[in-house]
Amino acid sequence: MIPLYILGLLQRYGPQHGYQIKKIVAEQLSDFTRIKLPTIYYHLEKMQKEGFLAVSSEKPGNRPEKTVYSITDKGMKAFQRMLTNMLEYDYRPTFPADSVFYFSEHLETSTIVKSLRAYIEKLKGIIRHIENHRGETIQHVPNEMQTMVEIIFSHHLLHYQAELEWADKSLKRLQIKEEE
Amino acid sequence: MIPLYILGLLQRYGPQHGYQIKKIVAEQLSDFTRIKLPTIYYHLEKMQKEGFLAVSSEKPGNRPEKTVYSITDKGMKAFQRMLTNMLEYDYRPTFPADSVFYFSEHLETSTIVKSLRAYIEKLKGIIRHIENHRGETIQHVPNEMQTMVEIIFSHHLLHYQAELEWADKSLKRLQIKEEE
DNA sequence: TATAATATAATCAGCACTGACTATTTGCTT
DNA sequence: AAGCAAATAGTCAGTGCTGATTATATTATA
Repeated sequence: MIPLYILGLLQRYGPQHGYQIKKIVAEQLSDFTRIKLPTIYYHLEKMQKEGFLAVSSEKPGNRPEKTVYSITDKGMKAFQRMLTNMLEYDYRPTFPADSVFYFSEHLETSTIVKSLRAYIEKLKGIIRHIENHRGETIQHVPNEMQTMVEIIFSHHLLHYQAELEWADKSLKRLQIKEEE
Repeated sequence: MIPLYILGLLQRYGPQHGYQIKKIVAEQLSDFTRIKLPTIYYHLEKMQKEGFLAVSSEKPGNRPEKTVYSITDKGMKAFQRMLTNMLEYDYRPTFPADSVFYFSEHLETSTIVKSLRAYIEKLKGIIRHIENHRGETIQHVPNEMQTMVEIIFSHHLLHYQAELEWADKSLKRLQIKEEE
């Protein structure tokens, strides 16, 4: 998925070096992915070896050279292939939090209840944050991308709301259990 | 998260070798995690080096020896620590499918529509499967674990339903766009 | 009863990822 | 002008994970 993003960004915004890609990702995708800088460099180098990218060292003034990558024809084909493969990607989440319930014999119910309460507040904060960010983003995005951006935001909002609903429901279940 | 499961299972079911752990996971947790066999062996060896596990080679008859692992006191403490840490675990999903929409300029809308339709059917199948499995599992589980098992199942169901809702909504948005 | 298929039990090489680090440049403060 | 923080640009060693493979035992099937 990371190579796909890198190839797509290089195609959309032209040749870039690693740090610039990181900045674009931070601006546009930070709510949806968490791609680390060393990971970007890793894939840039790898895809260069595979012939998906071409390098052209840039030496502005006497500053240290930056390695600028541009997408090749082969890279564009690889991008198209990866994107098409994504269409068949399965949603198969695992929730580390489940382990807390699976092994709940080893915790006080009151401890779980307390952490669920904190978790619920955190989720509400995240939902507020995404809703604000959605408003902002929609305005700054070109018209033809509006629908797509809305689809992505709604994807995350729906899942955060599902998570909130779950936490709420579970909290109530545990409180009933606690009273017994 | 995987070490946590391994330690917890060794505590609950007593000393086991790698393959047995894999079987327990397959029976009880296959809907919620996808832990691979070599990963289990990796953590068993690692945790043995850390002193969380003790080994005792078992040689039944003249068959090849099996390496049986049991949890140590130190391992139990580590388990408790890991479990407590889990209480603060954040939900921060990323959806590879988002890339399809982020780069939708490179695909025909009709292609996306078609794959969304297939995706929706697949999700409905998964939801049916989990609902059946929930019924079965609840019956075979000791009473004191009922609430917890229900919480875990509802976790997954809510998210699959959110995913379905999203796919449905997105499909409709794209169909409106297609008509324009 | 030979034999194919499946289950059991484990290893290992190689890939993806990233925390921690280095080094330079730019901007800000005093 | 000196000093410090933040931004820029990149490297590298170490960790976690798993596909592919090996090897034996058990079961099923012809």
